[in-house]
Amino acid sequence: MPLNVMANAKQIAVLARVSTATVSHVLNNSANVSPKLRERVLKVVRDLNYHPNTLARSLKTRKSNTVGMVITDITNAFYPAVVRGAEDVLIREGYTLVVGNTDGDAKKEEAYYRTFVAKRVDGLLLITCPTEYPPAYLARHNPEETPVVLINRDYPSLRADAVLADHLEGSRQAVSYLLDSGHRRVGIVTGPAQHVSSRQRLRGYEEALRDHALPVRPELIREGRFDIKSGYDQTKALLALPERPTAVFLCNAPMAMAALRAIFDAALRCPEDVALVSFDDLEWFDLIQPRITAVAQPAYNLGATAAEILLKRISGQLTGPPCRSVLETQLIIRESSHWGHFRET
Amino acid sequence: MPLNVMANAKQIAVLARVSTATVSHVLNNSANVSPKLRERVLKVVRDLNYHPNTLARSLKTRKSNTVGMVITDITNAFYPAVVRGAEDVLIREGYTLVVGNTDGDAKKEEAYYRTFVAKRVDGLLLITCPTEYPPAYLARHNPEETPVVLINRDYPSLRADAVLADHLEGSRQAVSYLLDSGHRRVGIVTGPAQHVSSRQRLRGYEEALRDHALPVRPELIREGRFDIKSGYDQTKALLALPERPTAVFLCNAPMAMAALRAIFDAALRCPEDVALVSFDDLEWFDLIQPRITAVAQPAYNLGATAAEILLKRISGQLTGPPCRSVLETQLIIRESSHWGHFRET
DNA sequence: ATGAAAGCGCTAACAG
DNA sequence: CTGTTAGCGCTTTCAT
Repeated sequence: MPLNVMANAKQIAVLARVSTATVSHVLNNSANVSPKLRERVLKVVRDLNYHPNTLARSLKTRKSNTVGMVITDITNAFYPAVVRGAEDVLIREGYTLVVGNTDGDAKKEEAYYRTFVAKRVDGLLLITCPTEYPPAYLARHNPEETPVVLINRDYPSLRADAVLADHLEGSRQAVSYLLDSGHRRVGIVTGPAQHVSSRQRLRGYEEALRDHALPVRPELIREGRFDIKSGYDQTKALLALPERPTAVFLCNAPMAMAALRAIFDAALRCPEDVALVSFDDLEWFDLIQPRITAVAQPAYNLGATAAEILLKRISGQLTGPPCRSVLETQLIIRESSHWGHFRET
Repeated sequence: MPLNVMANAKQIAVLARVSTATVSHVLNNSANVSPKLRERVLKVVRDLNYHPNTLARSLKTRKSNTVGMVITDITNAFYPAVVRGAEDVLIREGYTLVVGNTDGDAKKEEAYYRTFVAKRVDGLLLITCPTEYPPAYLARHNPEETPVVLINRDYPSLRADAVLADHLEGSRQAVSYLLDSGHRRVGIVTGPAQHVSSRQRLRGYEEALRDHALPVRPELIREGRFDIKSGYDQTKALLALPERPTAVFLCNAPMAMAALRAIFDAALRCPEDVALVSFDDLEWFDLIQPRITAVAQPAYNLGATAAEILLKRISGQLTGPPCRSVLETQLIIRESSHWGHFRET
């Protein structure tokens, strides 16, 4: 069993013939130390391969220089991109980012939350499991003690800052584009309804239809679970409709990939027979055939912006009521939505 | 600026009219406490929403119940899968996994290493940046203090355990399969040569050729950088050869995706004109057209096995010289490698 | 069964 | 410029 009896400041002090205070001072530049002593300390530090114990330091300073982040699915490329954004700004400011993956499991989420506050992280970046209401632990949480920034989640009751993509507008643009191209029967596979962003993406779809004075037909709306299987099944169902849609809008990337397969398996061509648009972009979308048109969320910026706000809360630069920033999405038009031969108008 | 003045054991003790020792005992079940006192303590804990400070606890117990993990690219689906494997076994044993992403940057890698040992993690899971020789900080590292398990890296000089996929054999199988199908000109796009696993994948290719009494032709071997761009460019170069290969083997998944695009862009069909096999599997490979044949690394198991070994080192169950476990890959045959019209034998 | 007290490794007054 | 010292919040003997 490793004893973890690593060198400590006391030993460094003895070997360098100085006090622990001096050791601390040279290591933190917290006071002027004569070059002579300074060098003596640094030499011993190097010789013993000494790493100051951050636990003790944080205990004393009440600052861990660590931020905890919770994501729901490390396997979905969207989340790693958000993490990267947060990581980059945090590292630049000398923070460490600790990421916990919940797999959409609320128990795991709360466990990570507890671990993080028990470790006294300086702040929290949360992508909670999708629920209508905020989780109980969060309602109990005191943001004065540990600031929280929500990403793509919005619980107004919570007094937490939020950074969100504009799901509604992104979705409206995508569907409008399809409608403008002449499509009149556009199917949609949404995400789970308890998900606010799912509902907003659906609303964008509905608004686009209304903008074009078109009716919302319930049979063209199917609820998926944001995974491959449901994306495949629901698209299949859409394609089996007596009046087949000429375009389908899939509310996330894995479902869009699955939809493409469903189109192929139905012996249909994309985009000639059925056009496809995805909410969320993937680097593969620009490689496969047909290249897939997508609404790109500013994943990296979502993370970076959230981290910046959090840092301001931590430093006290930002105080007062919660702020919400809504970031724009971008419609990337590729081949899967091209003007098929189909046109009714 | 958040004061982080969260409740502490002392306050709990006062409010519950007990000593801090008793608070500690009920929280850790470290001694029998009368139900009466126990309940009193727990009530106060709930009322104050008290979270024991892990920093202080770890400082005292010399145990952080945390494992640090370093990966090179969170954006490549392979690594999140490894993380998931490690995470699952670690969480089950009450550990927290902290993941650092290096982007292949050796400076970041060392920074994460320092952070982790400074936080006194109980163990380290490392996927280092690919280099011929182990990084200097690792050579200096004392595994008696903090055990280390390497994943898909092997530095025999290091006295660290290693868990590896069988790159050589996986690659040999894939290429043999192509050769058995009748292909005689098989191109390969390798990874960077300083990468041990790259070299082994290349060796597998060479051995397969020798097994079939075929010469190794230098013009069929191109070195990529494991990214989309190099995968595309090198495949393009292969396809432009006077004698075009009838099959290409791409040494990782992003390069394989890019290769498919390169084949399309050259107005060639896959697999009819050029067959394609990928080292590393991706869930999309089973969705796109054609479905891509791949050598699947046991990503999840790589992480899980590494975590299990690490846990044994931490607990002292496992002692002595470093162990190496080599895990089998699996060849998943799909459409992209199908017997085209092409056959020479 | 409960409590008093020492100490984990560090930082930060404060003194000299 | 350097050292002494008192904690940070917890766990853990050791008494009682």
